[in-house]
Amino acid sequence: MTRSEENYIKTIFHIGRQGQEAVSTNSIAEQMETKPSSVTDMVKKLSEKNLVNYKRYQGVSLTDLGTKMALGVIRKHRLWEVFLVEKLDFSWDEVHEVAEQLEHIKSDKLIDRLDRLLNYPKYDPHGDPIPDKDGGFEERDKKLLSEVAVGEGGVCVGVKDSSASFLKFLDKNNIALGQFIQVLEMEEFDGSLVIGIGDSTRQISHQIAANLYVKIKE
Amino acid sequence: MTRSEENYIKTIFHIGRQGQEAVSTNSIAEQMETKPSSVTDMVKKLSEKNLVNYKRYQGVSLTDLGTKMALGVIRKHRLWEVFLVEKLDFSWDEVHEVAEQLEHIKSDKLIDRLDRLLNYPKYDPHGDPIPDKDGGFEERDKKLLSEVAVGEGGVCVGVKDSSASFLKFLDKNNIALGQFIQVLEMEEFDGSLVIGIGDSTRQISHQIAANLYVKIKE
DNA sequence: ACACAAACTTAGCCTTGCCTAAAAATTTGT
DNA sequence: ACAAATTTTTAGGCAAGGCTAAGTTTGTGT
Repeated sequence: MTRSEENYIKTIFHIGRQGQEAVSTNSIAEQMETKPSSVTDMVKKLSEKNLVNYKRYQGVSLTDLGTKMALGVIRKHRLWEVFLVEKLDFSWDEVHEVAEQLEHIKSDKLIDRLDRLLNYPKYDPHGDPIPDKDGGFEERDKKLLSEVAVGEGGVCVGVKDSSASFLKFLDKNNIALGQFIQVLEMEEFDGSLVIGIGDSTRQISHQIAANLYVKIKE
Repeated sequence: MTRSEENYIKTIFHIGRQGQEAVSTNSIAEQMETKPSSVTDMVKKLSEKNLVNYKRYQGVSLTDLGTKMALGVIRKHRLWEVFLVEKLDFSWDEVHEVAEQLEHIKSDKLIDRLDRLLNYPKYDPHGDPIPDKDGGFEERDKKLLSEVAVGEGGVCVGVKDSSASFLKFLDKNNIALGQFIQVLEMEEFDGSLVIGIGDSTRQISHQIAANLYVKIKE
C-alpha cells in the first residue's frame, strides 16, 4: 500500500466507526481535505485491490482485508504517539502530526520492538485503544462527562476531540488522563458543569464536558 | 525538500566525499539504481533550488546549502540507526533499510529529543560520525586494518563496507566495534592476515581487512 | 587531428495522485 | 410525483519523478 492508500483506508475506518453505514465520498473528501473527485478515483483503486466494497453512488465500506490494514496503520500511529510522550517527552497535543508521518514506516520488526520497548501499552496518550498485532482491541467502558449524573464522578480516561487546541485547554486547566473528576453541579440553562478535581472546583462548558471521557467508579 | 530530493542530495554528498571532484551523472544513477536521464532531470531541479552547482556535461557539486541539507539527513539516518540498535535491539546489519525510511521524517523536535534519549551519540553502529545540529562532525582518526603493520594492533572503530553480508560475516566471526585486533602475520601472496582477537586467532582475507577500520593505540 | 566510444542531455511518454468543470444519479421538498 | 438541490462520477489536465530512445558533447586512441 502507498502512503496515500493507507491514509484513505484509515480515514474510511474512522468515519465508519461512528455509524455502521457505508461511508460517503463527500465525508472522506472533507476529512482528508481533498476533493470528492479525487476520492472517487482512489476508491476505485482501493476497490480493485479488494480493500473496500464500492458501488457507484452508494458509498464505500472496508472489506475484512481493508479493516485489517486500517488497524495496522492505527496500531502504528498510536504506538508512536506513546513513544513520543513516554520516551521523548512530547506533550499530548504535539504527537499527532509527527505520528501521521511515522505511521507509514514499513517494518514489522520495528513496530513489534517498539511495542516491547513501551511495555505493550493498551491505550495511546488520548485514551484511544491500541490494536494488537492481530488487529484486536478493546474499547474501554467509558462515558462522556456531559452524561454523568450530578453527584457522580469518574476517572478521566480519554478525549473525544483530540485537536491541539482542546488538549492545550485541558493542560491549562490541569485536566489530564487518570484524574478523578466529580460532577458537582449542572446548570440547566447551558449545560455547563461545576466539577471537582482533587481539592479544587472548576466550571466547564457543555462543549468541554461533551469531549471528555470518564470511567465511572462502580 | 521532497523525499526524492533528499535522497539525491544525500547520495551526491556520499559520492563527493571520496574525491573532491564534481560528481558525475552516471555515478549518481548507479548509486541510486535509477537511469542517468532521471538524474539529469532532478539535478536541474536541485540546481534551481540552489542545492547543487550544475553545468551541463560537467557534473554536480553541493552548494553550502546542499551540504547543510545532506548533513541534516545523514544526522537523522545515523541517529535512528543508533536508536534501532540501542533501544530496539536491532543488529547492525538490519538498521540501514529502516533508517532509510526514518531519515525522511520531518520534525526538528523529534530528532533533537531522540538525540537526547540516546545521550548524544557521536558515532553510529557502523562507526560513522553523527553530524551535530549545525552539521559539524569529526571523522575519527582511523586506519584500514589492511594498512596496519605486522605486530601492531588497534581497536575496531568502524567498517568501510556496511552491507548486510559483510556485517553478518563479522558477527559470525565475533568481530565487533570496540574489540582490540592485533595483526600477527601478513601473507605476502594474497595479502591475507592472521589476526588476534581476545584469546583467539583468525585468518582473514585482504578483502575483509580492507573494509575494517581500527584506531591504533599510540 | 579526428573518428569513435562513453557520458550526458533532450524529447516524449507513463503512472500516481491531485484538480476543475461538466454530466449523471440520487435525494428532497412540496 | 417530479423539479430542484445535492451528491457523486466522468472527462480532461497538471506536476512529480520515473523510463526509453534518440540526439549532443566530451574525451580517447592512434
